[in-house]
Amino acid sequence: MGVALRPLIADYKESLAWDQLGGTAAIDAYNALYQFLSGIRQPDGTPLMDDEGRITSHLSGLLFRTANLVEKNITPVYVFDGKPPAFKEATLAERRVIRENAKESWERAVKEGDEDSARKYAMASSKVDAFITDSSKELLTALGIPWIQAPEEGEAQSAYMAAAGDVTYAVSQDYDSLLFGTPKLLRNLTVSGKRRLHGKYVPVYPERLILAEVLNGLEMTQVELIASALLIGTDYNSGVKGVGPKTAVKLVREGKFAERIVESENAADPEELIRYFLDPPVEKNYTIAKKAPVQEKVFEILCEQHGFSEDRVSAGLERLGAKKGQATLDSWF
DNA sequence: TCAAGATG
DNA sequence: CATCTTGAC
Repeated sequence: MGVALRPLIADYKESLAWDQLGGTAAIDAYNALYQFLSGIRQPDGTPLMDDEGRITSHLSGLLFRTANLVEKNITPVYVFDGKPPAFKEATLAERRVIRENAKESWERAVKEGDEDSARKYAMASSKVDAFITDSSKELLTALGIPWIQAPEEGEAQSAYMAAAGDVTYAVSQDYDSLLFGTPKLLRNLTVSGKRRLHGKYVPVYPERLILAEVLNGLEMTQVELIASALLIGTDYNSGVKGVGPKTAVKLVREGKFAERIVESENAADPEELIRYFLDPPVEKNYTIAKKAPVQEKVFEILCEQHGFSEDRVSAGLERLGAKKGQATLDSWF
């Protein structure tokens, strides 16, 4: 989600240059992996695959994006989702339906030779499944990049770590971590700096949101921001019909939250949802330590198992700070 | 030097 | 999404 919240915080977005962003960044792994899976595809929508038909789009994306971040003095920590809270079920079910329909539409578009539609539907059929997350964790470990398993929502975990001062930012295209109280949120942390929008390429810059500025600007407390989001609709509730960002803020200011939120379809009591945003389950015992890449392991995973070219992998490793000439695949033979 | 296109 | 090659300027 996050889209619903967008108009509320639009005024507080700040475009930044890469050299202003150094620090440690808790990256929403689900969000990043979904981007790789949906974006790294051939024109007809087929994802990158090894010769056994296993998807490798996410591994390519992880290697190169991570290399870029490290080069720009940003230490990434990937945060993986755990078990979703029960009240997210309706949203997850809805996503499943959209995904399955998209898969059918993709197959139809391929048959009809409509490449543009094929790619669009292929993107929407992307699924971050156990293979995707397991293989990502394995690669990150080999790359020496820290990752953390959240007990429930990754966004909640990132927000906790940012609030605790253990990371500088939470990174996600979604805005949820603001509801979970992350002090700083980064978006658009891609390197290409360009994104396709209605067929044209438009420049994109890293974007920073500071929660305190949002709250000051809206003259709201954290609870009031959460209340506004609940009126608009979140992953955990449907929102109130006819209530958008403007009305939501107005209602909250007028003290009409409790009165109106009953019109929203909630799987949980609104008070319970507010408590969840304020104090979600998080892992508090973690260490964030970037290590040197284990080069042999990286080559084993990417080149031997998944058919990546050795040149590309070496280039990526070098940018990750691996020493050249140190045990590479060649030295094994 | 840079954008388009092919490739992973 | 990201890189590498190519070709126009």
